[in-house]
Amino acid sequence: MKKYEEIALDLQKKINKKEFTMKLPTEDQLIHTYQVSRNTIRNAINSLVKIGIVYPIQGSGMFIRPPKKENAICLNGTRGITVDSPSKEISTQVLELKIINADEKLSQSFHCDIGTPIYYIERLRFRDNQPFAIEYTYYNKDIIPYIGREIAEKSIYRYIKEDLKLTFGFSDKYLKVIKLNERDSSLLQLENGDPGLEIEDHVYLNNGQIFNISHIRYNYKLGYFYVSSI
Amino acid sequence: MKKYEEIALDLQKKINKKEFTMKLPTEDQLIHTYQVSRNTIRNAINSLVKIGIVYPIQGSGMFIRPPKKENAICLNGTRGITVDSPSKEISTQVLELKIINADEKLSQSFHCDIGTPIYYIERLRFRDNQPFAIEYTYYNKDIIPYIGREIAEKSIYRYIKEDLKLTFGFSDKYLKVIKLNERDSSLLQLENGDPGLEIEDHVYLNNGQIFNISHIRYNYKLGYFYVSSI
DNA sequence: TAGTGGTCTAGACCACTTT
DNA sequence: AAGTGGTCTAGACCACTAG
Repeated sequence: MKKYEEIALDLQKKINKKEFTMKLPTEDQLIHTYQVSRNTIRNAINSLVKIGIVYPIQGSGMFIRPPKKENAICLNGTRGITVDSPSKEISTQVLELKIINADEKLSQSFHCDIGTPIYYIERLRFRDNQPFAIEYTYYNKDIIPYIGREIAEKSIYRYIKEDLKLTFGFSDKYLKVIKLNERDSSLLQLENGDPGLEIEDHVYLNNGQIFNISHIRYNYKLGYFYVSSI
Repeated sequence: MKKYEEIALDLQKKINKKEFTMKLPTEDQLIHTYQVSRNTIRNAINSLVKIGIVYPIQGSGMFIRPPKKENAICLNGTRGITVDSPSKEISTQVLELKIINADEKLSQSFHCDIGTPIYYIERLRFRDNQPFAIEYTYYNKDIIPYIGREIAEKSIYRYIKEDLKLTFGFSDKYLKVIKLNERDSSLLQLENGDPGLEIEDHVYLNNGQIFNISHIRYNYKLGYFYVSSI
């Protein structure tokens, strides 16, 4: 692991253990503690600023931000639901898993040729046994060569990162409120016509390839979301 | 203005004018063009990465991301609606503007004493003459000493930045889907019980002071939102 | 192998806050 | 005046991509 990553992780641990009150140590102190250059310290701190856990005040210090509200799903970052709800039990029911060929619309979205094989997956996701969200997901099979039910029932993202050793780059998320159709509302155990939040997510690898497009419709009674901005 | 800010602005202009295709020039080329150090170039590029308009591929270059969908309101950043809809006409009707004293709940949210004077403002906002969102907003009067109707009818954010010369730092946004009450739905020209997206926004200055808390309820037919993640 | 971005070091001076 | 983060320079070596 890189020096600045290790330092960032270590600082994060110490923040969680409340070893610092209010502020981080000064840059000079951290330089001395970790025996690295100032640039490396600033790089480490910067990654904490990015994820919204500290903020800088010039001339005064790096201040620790109050912890976020529980159970709010963080929309910054390209992680799945699982990591956002550590205290909740997430389970998944796979409704559909098949390989289709990209039509014109999909081929445009994926920047691929028409006919490219694409995994199409529908999953119903539960949080503490309550139906939480329904996912309609596409994966480019040229990039993710295999997804089986045994994987889709767990975490597809974990599989892609840890088993396929691919690295996520960035994502674009588009949000809107919709009225659920009959099927979705019944799956989410809601009334027909009840609202839902639909998030359309375009996820890219760190080489700029788009590998995943998903439409997720959240149960409006359970979905609570968080965005940290700078 | 700082060197890296000027370079970032210049690059952004050139991207918009399509002077670059696919990639930015290499760091070495930019060092030569702008006659600054590599660190300054990287700092400039970094600010473009942050706002999601380029992405890096190590060993290959800095690639330009495709433009975002039109009319999507960007939730990254602490800007108002106005800047997100340059081609749309935004107008505002002030429904309420008064000074109240912080009760216990408000004093906790604002980290201020009970009784601190707080501006309370209700505004109905229109986009191209369609009722677009209703805002319930609080401003700490100790930080924003004056807000009049003439300001609230325009852009309060512009006033704070340009007239008061305050600098925004960061914000926390919490999102959920609600069913609108009778008053809100009628103001937004929707049916009673129709859904809305509620965004609770906590906005901080660059010195870490929280000066604004708002609850904005968007017309579900018009609200379309965007989050760029890394 | 050459090109390009990523990490790291060492040091100078500036801007802002605190005492 | 002292402390602390922000900007900027100069240079070295590493990691990854592409021809």
